[in-house]
Amino acid sequence: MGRPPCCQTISVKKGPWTPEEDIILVSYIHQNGPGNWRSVPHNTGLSRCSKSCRLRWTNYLRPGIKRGQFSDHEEKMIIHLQALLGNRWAAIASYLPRRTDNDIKNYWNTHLKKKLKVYENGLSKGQWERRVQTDIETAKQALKEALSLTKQTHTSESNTPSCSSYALSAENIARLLKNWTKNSTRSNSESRSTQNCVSVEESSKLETGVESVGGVPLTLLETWLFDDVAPQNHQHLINFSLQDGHQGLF
DNA sequence: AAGCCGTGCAACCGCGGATCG
DNA sequence: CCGATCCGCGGTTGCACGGCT
Repeated sequence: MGRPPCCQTISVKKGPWTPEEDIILVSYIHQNGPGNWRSVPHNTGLSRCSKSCRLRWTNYLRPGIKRGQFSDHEEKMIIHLQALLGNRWAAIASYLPRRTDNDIKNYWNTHLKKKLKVYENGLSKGQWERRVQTDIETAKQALKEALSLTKQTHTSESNTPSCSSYALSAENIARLLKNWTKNSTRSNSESRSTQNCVSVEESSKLETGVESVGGVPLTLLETWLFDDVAPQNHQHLINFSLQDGHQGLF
């Protein structure tokens, strides 16, 4: 049986979001919380489909999102997690709490794929595996740091993270609008690509502790990443990741 | 100066799993 | 149990921009 398209409504708007639409969406979520996306367009009066609203929120407006350049640590974590998990971007994103799956996916497709191809051409497999091993150590360190940050954030916060999250979201959008009005003479698309970009430093300040890592029991992967004692015992995992049909990678 | 092309990224599409009545 | 609906995910597209000719 065919599933009807998600947005059958007449005159559903598509394309880039305007700051006004962002404001409407953020203030609605501020009041009602995320979820029940189906009702969002109706309740807000936005001519957007529910999926579009959810996507805009999760990939752009949600507080605590880190945008801009990926660090070396993040890059290496993505490479190794991709080798282990495949293109499961949401799972990978859960290890990089402040990055969105879309961001990671884009970064992989536009930067890392190419990088790895070049890299792979320049290395024999033995060299590659040795390099993977050292990179894994770096990734483990990055993950430890990320998780310790997460724990600190969680312990220092009250049990009502949603309030601060939404407040920060409003702050974020206010910042966006401020820049937007400042650059209002520019074209819409230009403003879209510049002012929405919150710097790493700013996003650090906006960090809200909205992560999925904290509190989640250790998976095999995490156990493996944390196991400093005998990484060689897990060589099979590395071998697995190197063999496991990652045509995109190799 | 104008056109072309490659790149990066926001957003859309369609599928599958989860949930609800 | 089953069909309908909702939500999340991954793949893909389209557009803006910058560099090059």
